[in-house]
Amino acid sequence: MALFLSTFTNKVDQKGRVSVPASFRAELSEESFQGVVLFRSNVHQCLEGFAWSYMQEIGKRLDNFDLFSAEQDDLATSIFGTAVQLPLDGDGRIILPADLISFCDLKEKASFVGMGAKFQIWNPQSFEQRRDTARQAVQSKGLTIPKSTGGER
Amino acid sequence: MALFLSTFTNKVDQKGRVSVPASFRAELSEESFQGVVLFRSNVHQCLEGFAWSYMQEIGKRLDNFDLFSAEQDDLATSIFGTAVQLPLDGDGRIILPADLISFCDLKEKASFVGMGAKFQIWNPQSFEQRRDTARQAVQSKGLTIPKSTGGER
DNA sequence: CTCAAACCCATGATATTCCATAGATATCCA
DNA sequence: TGGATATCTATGGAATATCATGGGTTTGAG
Repeated sequence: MALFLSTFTNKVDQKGRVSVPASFRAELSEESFQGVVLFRSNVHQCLEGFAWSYMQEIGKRLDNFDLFSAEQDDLATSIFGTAVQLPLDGDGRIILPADLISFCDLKEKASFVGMGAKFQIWNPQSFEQRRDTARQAVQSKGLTIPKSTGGER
Repeated sequence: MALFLSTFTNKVDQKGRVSVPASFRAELSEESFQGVVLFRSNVHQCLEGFAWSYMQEIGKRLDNFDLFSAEQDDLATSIFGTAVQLPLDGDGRIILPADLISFCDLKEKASFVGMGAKFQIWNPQSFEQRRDTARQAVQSKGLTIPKSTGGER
C-alpha cells in the first residue's frame, strides 16, 4: 500500500498545472493507473487524494452499508460522484480543474499533505492553521496510535 | 526490531548534513528503505526518529480508524503530515531540512539519543538539561520498568 | 475553427552522489 | 609487548543527477 509522507508546497501555474511531489509519485509507480483521484473533502476546505487502487478499497468499505440505504447513497454520491481522475503528464504534473481550485481557495501555491494511505491538497496558509488545530486536538484528547487490533501477532 | 542505544554527538555542516551514528546505521541495515523518518516532538524541543518499517506499522494501525473520522484526520495530519523521510547518503549521512534545524535550535552539533525502538535528535546543551530532569523524575517518582506481560501483572 | 488539453523541451535550483582526507580504533605480526 | 598496518568513521568539498517550473508546439474534440 502506498504511504504518503510529509508536506510539499508546489506552485500552481496559469494553466492550473502543479507538480505532484516526486516521493508521492514514487509511491504511485506500481499503480495500474498513473495518476491520482481527487474529490472534495466533506470536512475541510481541501481536496482528498488517493491512488487508484485505494478507491477500490473505499468501494469495498461502502459495501458494509446496506445497498440503497441513505448513508450509502450519501457517501457514494459525495465521494464517487464528485471524484475526478487526473493523469500525470510526462513531467509528473496534474491539471487541477478550475472548480476544485476555487473549492479549496488555491492561489499561487498548493500544499500536498501526506496522511499515510491518502493525501490532502490545501491552500498553504489554511493548512498551517489546520496543522495547529490537529496538534492541539492530539494533545488535548490524548490521542495515541492504538496497538494493532485483533489477533495478528 | 531496531534497538537504538547510547548518545552520539556529531557535527552539522553548512548544508545541514550530519552523520547518523554507525551503530544506529547497523540497526537500520535490514530495512527496505535505507534512511530514517523524523518529525517534531509534541513534548520536547527535539526531533523523533524512526525506521521506515515502524512508520509502515503506524500507517497500518491508523488504517483501523474509520476513514475521514476526526481522530484519524488529526493523527494523520500531525504525524504523517509533518514527518520527513530522509535517505542515508553513501557515507551514512542525512540532510536535515532547515525548518527542523531551527525547530530544535541546532547549531554546530546534534546529539543522537538512542531510546530503544526510536531515537531523538537534540541540541547537545538542551539534552544535558533534559537528561538531568529525566533522571530526577525517575528518582523522585521511583519509576521502574514493568515486568513483561504474561506473568503476574 | 477554436480552445483547451496533451506533449515536448529548456533551465535554474536543489538534492544526491562521488571522492578525498584525517582521526580513531582495531588487527596483525615480529 | 610494541609498533606498523589496515579498517572504520566522521567530515569537507566538488561533480553529477534530479526535480520543479516555465514556455512552446501539437493534437483533438466539439
